[in-house]
Amino acid sequence: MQKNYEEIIKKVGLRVTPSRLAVLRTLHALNCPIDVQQIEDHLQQQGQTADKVTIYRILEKYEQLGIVKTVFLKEDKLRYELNDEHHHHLVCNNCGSIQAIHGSWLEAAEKYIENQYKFAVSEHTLEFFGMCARCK
Amino acid sequence: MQKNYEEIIKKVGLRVTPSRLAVLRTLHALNCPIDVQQIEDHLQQQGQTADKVTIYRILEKYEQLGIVKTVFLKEDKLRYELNDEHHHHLVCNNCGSIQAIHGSWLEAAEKYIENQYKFAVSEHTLEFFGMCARCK
DNA sequence: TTGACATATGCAAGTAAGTTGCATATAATA
DNA sequence: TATTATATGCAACTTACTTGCATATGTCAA
Repeated sequence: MQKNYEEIIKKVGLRVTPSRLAVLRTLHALNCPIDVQQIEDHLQQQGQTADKVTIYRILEKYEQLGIVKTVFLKEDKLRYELNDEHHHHLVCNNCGSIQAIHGSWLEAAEKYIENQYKFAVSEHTLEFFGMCARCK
Repeated sequence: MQKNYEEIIKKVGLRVTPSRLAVLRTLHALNCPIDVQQIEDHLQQQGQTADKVTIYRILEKYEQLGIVKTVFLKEDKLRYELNDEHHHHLVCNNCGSIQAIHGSWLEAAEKYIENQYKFAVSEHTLEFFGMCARCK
């Protein structure tokens, strides 16, 4: 994803506001699926406060417009990350670390699904859970 | 999974109660990821009422003991299904239908992850979203 | 540069899934 | 059948997320 956040926001037809810029910057800086609380905290550290409601609304727009992706990691809340290159995560059940991995293991699967079931796959969710190298 | 629910419950060291039996029967009868409300409704139809709290607690135990699996389908709630043979789902974004599919596309991926990242995968979540044959 | 207007934000209040504490009921066991 | 640990129901709670509405602000055209 390009680094010019103002451009990104304008391109999808949204108004450029300090909160919107700061949320994009936060997602880029932390570079990992983060929750709304983490976003709020990070904004505050950057001297850019924003109400949680505002953050939810910004994320909702960003998701609709394809800028952001939601990630569910078996918690009681969602996480958010930039919708850059397609990837998945290794989630450690012990320390909670989240590592991104790239790999397209499902292309054959999706072709099979289209043929076998006449189901047009538009997206999939795939996350791996287990024990990371450090915790082993 | 064997059909003798009483045996299943005893085997994992739980007491056999009408609610526990009915929840197992419901999961088997509906044979698809269902939410707590659906379970409560189905129990009622079967003349076996149970408080939602009880259902949550039963499902929690069942999940810990490997009898039940939780499924997240981008909703504001979880779904539950029997933890039988490993499978995934095709979720129609249009009509909401959920179809089970079998296929082990991730064995190579998990081997790769173990080698490359020294990460011991213990489970994964994988669901497909799109448009089903009927809705196309 | 400014004025008008649609859009964004904040606050307060609401919704709903899921949890907890505790008293009562019931399954297992001897 | 009596005992006891475990299961259940009720009420109250927690918390992620949403909604309504008044105010503030970004954008654009004059």
